[in-house]
Amino acid sequence: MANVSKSENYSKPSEEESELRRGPWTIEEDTLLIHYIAGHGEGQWNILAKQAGLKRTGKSCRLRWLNYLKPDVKRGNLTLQEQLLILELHSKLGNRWSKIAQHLPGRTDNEIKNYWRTRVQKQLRHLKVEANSSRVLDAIHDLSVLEAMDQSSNPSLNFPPSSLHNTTLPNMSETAILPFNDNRGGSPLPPPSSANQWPEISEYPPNSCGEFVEAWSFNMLQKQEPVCALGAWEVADCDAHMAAPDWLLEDAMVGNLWSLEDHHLV
DNA sequence: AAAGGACACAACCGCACGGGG
DNA sequence: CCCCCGTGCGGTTGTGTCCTT
Repeated sequence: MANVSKSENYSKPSEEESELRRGPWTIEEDTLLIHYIAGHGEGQWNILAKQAGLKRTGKSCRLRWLNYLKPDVKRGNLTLQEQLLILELHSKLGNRWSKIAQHLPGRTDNEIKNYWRTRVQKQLRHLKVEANSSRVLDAIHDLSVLEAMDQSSNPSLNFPPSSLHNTTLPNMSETAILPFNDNRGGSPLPPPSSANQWPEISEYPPNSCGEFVEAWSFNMLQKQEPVCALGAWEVADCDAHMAAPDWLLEDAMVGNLWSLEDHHLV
């Protein structure tokens, strides 16, 4: 491997760096990273990692920021339009995830890649369709038409899930740093023990990120009403920037593009 | 209720590329 | 040129959660 030394910039810790952390990010680390970027901007990731006091590689910081912490990262299910766009773009561009992501504002290449690998590829296997063949779009088109018909004739959408019906939420304070609270594996915060119970606010780090977090929280509060309909822990799963019309009109109406696999495809 | 498998996704790894010295 | 460094990309892995038996 001729290029090892380049990749080792990030990956192989020196003796001094042997305490580098790996694995899931903690809220404290997220806070440090956000705070630093709010004050100094992005870029120079290795320097950033050191100066921010993070025991992470620059590469890890960059990835965490771009894929998760950056304010305009959109979370929540992909809409039908987004899914169709991904499929269409993939048929043209192949596995150029970053290029595909450029056409989906707020979506990351990692998210699109994961979506493709975990859902689309599985279905294409079922369909016995080559991922890069022209049949993909045909199959998708048929699927979407079928699904639209199915949905329009079936107004009972079963969404939100019945398990979340009648859940109530406490008011969210302006200082709640909810976007930090995610559904990643190894999250340091436990899920609420009941649908309307949030973790103690004291479990969150101090709101030390200044305007950055305040603006973020404000965005979240603007979306509070529709998001709350999801139920307590689902709010944490949702991104503060998910627009209500998207959620209400798209996700709820069409659900998952691939959710009809068992009915139509298999 | 418990165990095991499947799934989803965050995070890591290896590599390539471009710019600056 | 060559080397180093920072960055970006695509593939892969690790692990928590969900589902099924």
